[in-house]
Amino acid sequence: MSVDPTIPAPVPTDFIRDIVATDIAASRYPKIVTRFPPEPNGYLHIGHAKSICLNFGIARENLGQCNLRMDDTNPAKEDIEYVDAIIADVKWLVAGWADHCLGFKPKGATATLGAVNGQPDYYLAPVPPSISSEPFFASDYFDQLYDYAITLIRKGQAYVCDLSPEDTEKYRGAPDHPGKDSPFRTRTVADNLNLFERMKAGEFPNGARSLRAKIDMASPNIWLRDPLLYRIRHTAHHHTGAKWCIYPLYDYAHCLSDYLEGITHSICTLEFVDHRPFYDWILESLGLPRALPHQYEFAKLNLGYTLVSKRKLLQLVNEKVVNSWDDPRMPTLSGLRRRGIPASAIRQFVTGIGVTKFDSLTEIAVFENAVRQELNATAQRRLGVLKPIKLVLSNLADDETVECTATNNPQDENPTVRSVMLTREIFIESEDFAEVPPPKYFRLKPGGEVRLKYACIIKLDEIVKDASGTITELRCTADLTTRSGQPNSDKKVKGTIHWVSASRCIDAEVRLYDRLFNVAEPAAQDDFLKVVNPNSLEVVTAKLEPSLANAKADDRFQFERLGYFALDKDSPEAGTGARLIFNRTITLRDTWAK
RNA sequence: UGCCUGAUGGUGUAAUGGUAGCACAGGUGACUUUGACUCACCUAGUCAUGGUUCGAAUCCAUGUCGGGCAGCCA
Repeated sequence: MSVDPTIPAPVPTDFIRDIVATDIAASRYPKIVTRFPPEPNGYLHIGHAKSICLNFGIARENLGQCNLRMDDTNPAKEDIEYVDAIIADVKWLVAGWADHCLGFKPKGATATLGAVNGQPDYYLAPVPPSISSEPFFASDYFDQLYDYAITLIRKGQAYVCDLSPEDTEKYRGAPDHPGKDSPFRTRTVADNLNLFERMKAGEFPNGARSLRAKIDMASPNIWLRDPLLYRIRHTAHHHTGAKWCIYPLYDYAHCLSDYLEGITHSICTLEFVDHRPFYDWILESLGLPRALPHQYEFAKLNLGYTLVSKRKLLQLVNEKVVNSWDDPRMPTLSGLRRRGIPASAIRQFVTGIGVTKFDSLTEIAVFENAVRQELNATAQRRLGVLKPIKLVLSNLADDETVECTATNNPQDENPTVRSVMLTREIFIESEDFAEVPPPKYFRLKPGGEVRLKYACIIKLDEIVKDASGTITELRCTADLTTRSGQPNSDKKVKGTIHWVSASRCIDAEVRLYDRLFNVAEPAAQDDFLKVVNPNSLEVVTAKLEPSLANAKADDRFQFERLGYFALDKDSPEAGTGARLIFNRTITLRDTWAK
């Protein structure tokens, strides 16, 4: 599976990249700058990965940059815990791919006042991530945002409104009939300036007043019916502390944050299409001197058998359906990472599904294929038995060992090998034996022969049972002449099974995961908790070949014929002798479906 | 019955007035010391009706169906 380096990797195309290409051709911007702007109110998930890869992908394809920005304008819902998790997840997802495009800012920095074309202008340049830098924060722009609000008031394009939240809603009208003007819409600039300053000073309680854009209460677009710019919230903010009691709303803060950072293409999901005219209205009303950013919208990811609603994911954690946000069954980036899924597989998946405005549902098989493809190429092959049954090779002496050569990864151009020892007593997978075999069963059955992978062909002689009729061991004869390099190595049998030496193996806890939901669209259910798969986790004590005792956190293994496995983040250190914990990332494709 | 937005095999996507292609899924076979991988072949599509054109998935009109929007959330 080697890649010819002379053939350039295909560059994805989509309607947004087409727009970027057009803008570059027209020299509209000196440099392409995108941003990934999560609100720190939850953990990032597979849906965010699509946005991250789109934004960072466009940046890296155009020698541009992508800023990580916390969209933290609502202190009531946000927390520093999420900030740290988001940083870690983004860095992990882009590592080795687009780290060079990742834009941070100097710690504590905010946009500074300069001049462009003789006009005052705020701007904040990016720096690479380091110990002295941090992500961008919308809350770091609160001073500038306040300044811009003053400007809008002076221009007569914003006013302080005393309507209660309930009355504001009533005045807004409905999609099919116009709203009506707020009685405070005609306040003088002086009154507005005075009141807005007093809002900032904390003179009024929550909800008593708001700052609103003066646009058109009869607009067919509801987001243009004098949308709010600022609300009063006497709440401390995780990043700005107690400094502010008025907080800008998303629509007002977002476009200006984009501008302050020199964003050229502001990419978001479809639900913001209706907001775009407002995004443009703010920017255009302010008469800003630099090129303005533009907003483009794409359809968010919907994945089969997966839920990405933050509220519902939180419910899964709170109701102990899963153990944590990074439970390997969760679609969070931290959960996927813990499960052993490589970042490159996630990138491959989300770029492969494309970017459109079509509200689609992607089959989980596409994701699984991306994971298997990546792991097949990179994972080290090992022998491990999940549900062991004892097998005795009666023609081998008690202390006899037969050294076998095993290939580490047959996909490598020059595969390396290791030794595994065959002994008289071994374990095989209980599923690889059937006393009464189904049709076309290639594995071990009464009187049948199979090959022990990397070793030799064995023949089943006797099934030993205890008094209750339970099988305790299988007694076989090993034909050592069928080993690799021996005269009868060419002998063919239909089945090859994996095994480990009973005396030379280690015990490990292995966590076997299955999909969390039993239906393709859990989000469409009245109660998604009712479609939770009760068997999404099975824990077994497995017998693994001894080399696995040295497994490292970043290692990826294929336990042959079973699937791909990785150490859990809570596993004891290798070498301590304590029992290791492996997670099954995904099974191998199985076309012999039962 | 307002505004916005969309519709291509089972699924996701490409083709931007000129051969409807790719991936996943499904099927059949080959290969195989992983029932994996790989390889070959097969199945299957332009929402509908008109129009423009030598030629339409693409442009126009009408219709149908889907999604979004009325937080002082993002």
